[in-house]
Parts: sequence; C-alpha cells; structure tokens
Amino acid sequence: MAVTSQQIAELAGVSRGTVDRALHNRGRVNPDVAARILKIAEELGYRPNANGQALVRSRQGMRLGVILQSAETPTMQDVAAGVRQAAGPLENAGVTVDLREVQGRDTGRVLREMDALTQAGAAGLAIASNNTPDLIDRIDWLHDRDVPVVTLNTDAPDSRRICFVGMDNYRAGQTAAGLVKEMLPAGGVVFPIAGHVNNGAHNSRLRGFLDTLDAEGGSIRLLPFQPCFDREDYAHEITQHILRENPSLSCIYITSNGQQGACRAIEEERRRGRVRVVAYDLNEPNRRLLQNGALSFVLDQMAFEQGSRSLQILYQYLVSGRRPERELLYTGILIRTRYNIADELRTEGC
Amino acid sequence: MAVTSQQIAELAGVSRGTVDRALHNRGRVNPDVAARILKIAEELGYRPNANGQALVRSRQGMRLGVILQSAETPTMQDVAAGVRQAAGPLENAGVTVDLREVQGRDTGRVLREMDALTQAGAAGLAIASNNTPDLIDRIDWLHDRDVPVVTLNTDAPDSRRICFVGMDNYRAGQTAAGLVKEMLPAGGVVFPIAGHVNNGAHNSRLRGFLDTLDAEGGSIRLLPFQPCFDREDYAHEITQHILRENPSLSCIYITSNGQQGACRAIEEERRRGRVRVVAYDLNEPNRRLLQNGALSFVLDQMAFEQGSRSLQILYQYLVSGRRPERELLYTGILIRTRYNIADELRTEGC
DNA sequence: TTGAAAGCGCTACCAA
DNA sequence: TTGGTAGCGCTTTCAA
Repeated sequence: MAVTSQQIAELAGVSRGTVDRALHNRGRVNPDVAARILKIAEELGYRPNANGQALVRSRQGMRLGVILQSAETPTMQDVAAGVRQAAGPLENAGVTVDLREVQGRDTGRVLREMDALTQAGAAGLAIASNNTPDLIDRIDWLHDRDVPVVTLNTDAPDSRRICFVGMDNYRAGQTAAGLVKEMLPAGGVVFPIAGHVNNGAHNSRLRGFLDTLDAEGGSIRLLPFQPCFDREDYAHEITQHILRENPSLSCIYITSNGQQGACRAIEEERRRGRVRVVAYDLNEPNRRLLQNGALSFVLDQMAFEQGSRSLQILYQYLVSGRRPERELLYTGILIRTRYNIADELRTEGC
Repeated sequence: MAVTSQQIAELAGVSRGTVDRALHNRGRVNPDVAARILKIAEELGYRPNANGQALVRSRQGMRLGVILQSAETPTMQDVAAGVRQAAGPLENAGVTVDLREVQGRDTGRVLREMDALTQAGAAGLAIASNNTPDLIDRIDWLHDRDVPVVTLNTDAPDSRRICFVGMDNYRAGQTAAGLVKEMLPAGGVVFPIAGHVNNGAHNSRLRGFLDTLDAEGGSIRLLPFQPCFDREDYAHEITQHILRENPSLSCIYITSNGQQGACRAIEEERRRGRVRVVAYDLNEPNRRLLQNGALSFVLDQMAFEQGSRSLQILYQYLVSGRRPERELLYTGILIRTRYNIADELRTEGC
C-alpha cells in the first residue's frame, strides 16, 4: 500500500491540509513544521496519488491551446492525432484542449491564434510554426505573463519556450548520410534536394548530410544541392534535368516534400533500381513509394508522439512546475524500409 | 465538462448505484431500466472517468505477476525496466506487481514461479519464457481458472494466452534482408549465424532473411547458416573459420547473441570495413560496436515497451474484460545505425 | 430491484 | 499558522 498524505499528517501530528501546503510550498505553514513534514515524506518515499490529484483538479478546469501550422499535411495530421489522444485523459483532470489547425505556412494566422487562445484564458500553449522574429517576440511576451509555451515539430531556439519536442534534424541528416554510405559503391554520385532555402529543419537535414559525407565519405561524389520549395512539380523538373545530365547518378536525398515528383521523374527516365531515393516522413504517399520500391529509405520523426508528448509536458509543467529533463526533447529517428512499415504498438495514454 | 454517471442517473430518474450496475452488467437491475440507462449513456457519449475508477479500485487490491526468463540479459533488463515503469501508475490503482526474474533459460523455474504467483493470489500473469509443451499446458490450465496470461518477447502461439507482445521476428528477418540487399553489390556473399537451433525467434529471423533473399535477391550468394548457441566463443570460432575459407565474404547476419565474438574475429582477421555485420537488439555492447563501426546495423525490438505494454494490457483486460485489438501486438522493428542511437523520448506513463 | 451512504487520495476553502 | 470539511467520479456495501 502506497503512503498517503494522511499517514504523513498523523506521523507529523498535523492535519492533511498542513501537509499539503508544506509539500507544495504554498506557504502559511510554520517553517519548523514544514521541515518535519518534508523529512517524513522523504523518509517514507511519499509519491502523491495522481488519480486523487486529477480528480480534485477536475473541479478547477484549465485550458490548453495547441496551434499547428501546415495542418493540411499528413505529418501534421499525425501530430494532431497525437494531441487528441493525449487530450483524452487530460479531460478527466478538467483540462480543455483547444486545437487550432492553421492551413499553410501562415505565420500571421498563428500569431492571431496565439492571441485568441490567451484571450480565451489558455494557461499554456503548444505551437508548431516556422521560426520567425514575430513568433519569438510573442513567445517571450507570453513567458513574461506566465503562459508557458512548448514548441513542437519545429523549434524557436532563441525564444523562451520551455522546451522543444521534435526531430534532431542535423542528426537525421547524418543518419541519411550513413545509409547512403552503406548503400553506394565507391564513386557513387548523390544529388541532394532541399525544400525551402530558409527552412531551418530542411537546412539542418542538409547540413548534417553534407557534413557527414564530406568528413568520412571521401569516395562519394556530391552534386550541388537544389531547392524544390516543397513542390512536387519543381522536384520533378529538377530531378528530370539532373538525371539527363548525370547518367551515373546513383542516389537522391530529399529533405522535404517533393519526393513524389522526384520518383516520377526517375520512373519516366527508366532509372528505377539504379537511382535510390532517401526521403522523410512516413505518410501515406511514402508508404506506397516504399512498397513499390521507388523509395529505399524513409526517415520518420514520430509525429504522433510529438503531439501527445508536448501536451503532456505542458500539463506537467503547469501543475507541478517541473520542467522536462532536457530543453530539447528529441523524438527518435526511425529508419523505414518496405519491410518495417507495418502498424505497430503505439503508446496508449493511461 | 465530461458527462458523469450522476448526470445519467438524474436523467434516468434512478440512483448512481443503479446506473453503475446497469453499465457494467452486474445484474440486479430491472431490464427496462437498464435499457433506458444504456441508451442515455450512449446518447451522451458517456466515458467513465478513469481517475475515479482507479481511486475506488485502490481499495480492493489486485496482484499481477511477471516472470522473465534470461533476466540477466541486457534485453530482459530493458523489459524489466518497462515493467517497473508501468507498475508505478498501477500502484495508485491498488495493483501490486510481483516481478520474478529467472536466470537463464530455466523453464522448470518459470513453471514453479507461475505456481507460486498463482498461489499468492495473482489475478493475471505476463510471461517471457521459451515456448515448451509444459508452458503451454500451464497457461491453458490457468486460462481455465480465469487467470489470464500475456506472453511477451517470446510467444507461446498454441496456448490460450490472451495475446503476445513482441517482435515479428520473421518480418525482422525480412527487414535485415532488405538492408543487406541495399548494401551489398551484386555477387556479395552473406553468412548467417543463428542462435539455438530450436529457438523460435531465432529461427523466424533466419527464415525471414533467407526467404527474402531467395525470393528477390538473385545476385546475393548465401553461405549455409551455422548455429552459435548464443555463445560469443562459438560465434568467434565459426566466424574465424568462415572468414579464412571465404576471402570474398562481405556480410554476416547474426540472429542472436554472439555478435561480439563475430566482430572480434573480423577485427583479428583484419577484415573490418570489408565485412559488414547486422545484429539484433540495441543494448550496451551493441551500442559500442555500432559506434566504432564494427556493426553496420542493429535491429531493435523495443524491449522496454514490451514490458510496460504487456502489463497495461493485462490490467486492462482484468478490469474491463476488454481484449486487445489484435492477438499479436507487434512492437516496432527499429533499424539502428551509429547515427540514430541517441537517447530519445520514451513513453512516460501518466 | 433499488437507493443511500461511505470512502478511495487529494486540494481548496473557510473558520479558528 | 492551522484544522476541519466538502467534494471531485466512481464502486461497493448495506439497508430497504
């Protein structure tokens, strides 16, 4: 049987109310008594019963806001699903989760949703948006008003967000480079395609890739990278051109959307099997491309967990003041091939 | 605000007690009244508050048993850690988790622990043991006495266990084959090493591998597999011999322990870099071997999640009678290289 | 067959 | 500064 605050109260010769105030530094308790209570709690290894806490909190109510940019993309839909799953158990603790899905990379809209949510009384926000000075300002402004912000999927490193939940994109780029090194024979030729030139995530994925091939590759030849602006048609055009110019091309590394266009170009030029493609994010289109062999590898970022985890962290911080262990909470870099994309155990809340 | 059983009671014009009995088919309630209650609950989308349930259950107490064979191995230590994590929140619901760690592949000891735990009043068991007729008998016997069993890590497919939580080993073998196909040039020579000849998991990993290379490989040459009985010294000896016999060997696939011996042999024969190794399970030794380049890939089975999930499923089944969605709950097949082994987000209970 | 009440562990409130 | 009490949602027990 676990130790309860009642037991501590009896041992300390005080009431549960006093124990509660002492354990949570709520003040209004004699320092000597508080010290005694804390000591007893420590010795007994007291852990508050989360169910009891949740139950009483359900009386108070709390609102959390989540804003997802580019919500129309498959990856953000996965994030949203994770948010909804985490929201379930939180409801039992009186938490209302307000999920705002912003279409496209509309930072202005994100800022307005931030304002709307705080107006509506949100106690904390989880935000996936591209990193702009405006966003940083607004996050810092909220921080000063004791509204904590967690960034997810895309970080705002220079802001005062309490933490970031998402992929280590540089490391992912390195992982991709490692795969390419294993795959390609000496002298293999690789063409990297980036998304937007100013997208931090895509840039990191590119730098990690280039740095690692430069440092150790030696025998692999890199073509200069080109941006496709997340567009399938541009990726198609670029790829078509590169394929025609480079008969010996053996691999394409693409850090963003555009993989479908690139694969189509390879198909049309009848180079399937001779040109391998490494892409990002295990979504429906990519599942199909893996299945039919157009993609060799997909690096996945656990979007679902990004959504569920960031919400849990936000709640945890608000009720206990406990910051996460690290400021950067990296989700795994999952390497997917056609053989390991079956549905799997997914974290279920409890 | 979520709908409560109290609200349903008011709408139905009965008391909460009656609502509770009706919703859980506990009998002793007028069929007409029960139907009305169920209808209202359905319409309102009633979901019982898990915190309230856990709190009241904490009064009753429940014992769950977990038995882990080969508990001294790093993988089983991960499983045990998962079990302990899941046990935390369950304690708040009055659940005592009794974890029995059995050294080695001692099935007799496993059977005795099963008896001891049921004697002690365990309401359900989670078992990781190799699959033997004795084990199946005992699981079925328990099933008849309404003590559900979940198998984890290693299945007992012909028993009446309620489900299995672990790796799809055949699929993992296929995944390994996929990696080997991407890595090796045409004409590459692969040597597979198995663990015990009668170990189901190792056999599946081997079959998946061989089937897939046979079916599509074509250009890759397979040497006949040899068993190393999970022993590093045997693996070393076998590998040394094969390396000397086959100057053109390009890859070793090892389904069990023994990878350290194999890597040492490669080192001693100065073939590092020319012979790639694919192994299983991301434990401390394998982390090091990945880091220093001795291993190219490790296929990991999420041992931690196997432990936590199986316990949650067992509890879920006992309190709600709900079986898991599928009988075979496969944990992910994680492909690890030296670049993606950093610590990551791990499911935290709630 | 039904209802009333107690109590799980916790926190908030009000009174002392 | 402290204690007492109410009540979160649920299940169980006992009485009707």
